[in-house]
Amino acid sequence: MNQPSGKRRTSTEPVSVAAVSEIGKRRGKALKKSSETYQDRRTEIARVAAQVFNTKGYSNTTLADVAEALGMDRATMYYYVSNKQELFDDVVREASEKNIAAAEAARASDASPLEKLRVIVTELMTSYATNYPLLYVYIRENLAHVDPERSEWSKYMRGLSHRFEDAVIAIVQEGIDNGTIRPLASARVLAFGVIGMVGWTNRWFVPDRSPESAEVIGNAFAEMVLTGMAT
Amino acid sequence: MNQPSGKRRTSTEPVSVAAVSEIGKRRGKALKKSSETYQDRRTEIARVAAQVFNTKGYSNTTLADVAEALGMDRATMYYYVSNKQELFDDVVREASEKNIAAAEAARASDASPLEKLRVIVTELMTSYATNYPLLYVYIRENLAHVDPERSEWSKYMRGLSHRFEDAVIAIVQEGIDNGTIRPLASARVLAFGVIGMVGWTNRWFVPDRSPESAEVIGNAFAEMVLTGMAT
DNA sequence: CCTTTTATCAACACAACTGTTGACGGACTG
DNA sequence: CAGTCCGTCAACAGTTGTGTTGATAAAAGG
Repeated sequence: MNQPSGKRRTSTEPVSVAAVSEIGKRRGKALKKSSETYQDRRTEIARVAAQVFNTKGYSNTTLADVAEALGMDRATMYYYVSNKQELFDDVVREASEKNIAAAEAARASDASPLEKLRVIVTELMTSYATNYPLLYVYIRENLAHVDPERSEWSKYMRGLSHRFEDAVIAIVQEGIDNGTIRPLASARVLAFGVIGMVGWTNRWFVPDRSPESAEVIGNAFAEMVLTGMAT
Repeated sequence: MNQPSGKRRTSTEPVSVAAVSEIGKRRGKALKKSSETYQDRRTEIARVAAQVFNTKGYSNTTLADVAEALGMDRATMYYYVSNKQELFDDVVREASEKNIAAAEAARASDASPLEKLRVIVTELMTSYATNYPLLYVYIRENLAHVDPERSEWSKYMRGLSHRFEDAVIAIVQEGIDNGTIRPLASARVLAFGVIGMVGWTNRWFVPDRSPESAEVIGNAFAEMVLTGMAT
């Protein structure tokens, strides 16, 4: 939320370019050589940060919080990471891109619409579990909220979400058109219903502690939506 | 997030007690007499604040943002409102309590489990539309994130959510037990699926601009989940 | 050994936001 | 029309968070 002195960076520029400050130069230098330990440290920081974000919420989390969780001095973190968003933007983007690719692949496949939906639902659930809690943090960040900073990243990510939604909507529409899906409402509404079931898991699904696996949940959701709960 | 000098208040204490500062006294005084215009002004502030929260997100919104949207000086707002949470905690609590009451009433009714679910889903959708965007702002606030401040309010609200979830779970369980609901997964998972569809509408449903009304959407969701999308 | 690189951290300057004050006009009121 | 009340706002102090520096250990390399 705060917007102090330093230069602004959108995460679409390559990380290495930004360095202007003394500490930035050092960071860029280390980044260029990219020694094993240095990279490991960066990954570790991102991993712990994800956990903190998950408990406190992204925007309620300060770099001091993350540093504390790591037992590292806050100033030291700047040797590894230039700011909070750098901790996540890239890695979240990567994971999201995979999900979109999977959804669009499903859409393009020659399975039936219902079968496509089933695949998407289960694959998405699995992805949430695998990347836990990264994608859930991202979901909660809610890109609908316009943040003047990081607008590039947000715009790009909003585009990704949009592509995902479009894929699901298209599949539902396909089903409505060929008569395999009942037109209970517009394809858009139905699609968002399905997406919502899965997306909402961020509120209650904790892979480690869940009696049901992501696959089981995904399948149950698919079954529920496709053939209904009623006997 | 900031925690400056002033006294802390949890929203469970009556509002009128807090006044200690000069401006607080004046506020309390005006509050006690509660002239028409004064109350109207407070309501108007809350209304506009809801909109700003809805666009920027609660924790990204400053009182300066709200003041600007109102064309009012920031300092002046303190004559009407003591802080950000007071703008919402009470009114959100009220709306939520109604929803919980409705859900528990449905649970206690002698309709069939499936019918109970249908009622809950449609009523909840309607409530979201009626109170738009208040409840959506609240949903996004995500009480899972522990905020040391406002802990009283959070705890209470978490309790409400819990009661709501429990009601839905109990209904599903009832259905599973009497054989009217297929045991696709645990009652909990199925219940969260239903809740998720509705809760997720905060991401895409804008009453004014939606081609489908809240009722239509609610009914479609109910139908979808109860009897399935497949023909 | 001495030098260079790598990594750490106390300390700083700055910005954003908060909550408050005190003084000020205008309106209303006896 | 003097006195009181209502509402406004410029200005301030305090807190939190940010990103940076420069000095300094510790390790690596010759």
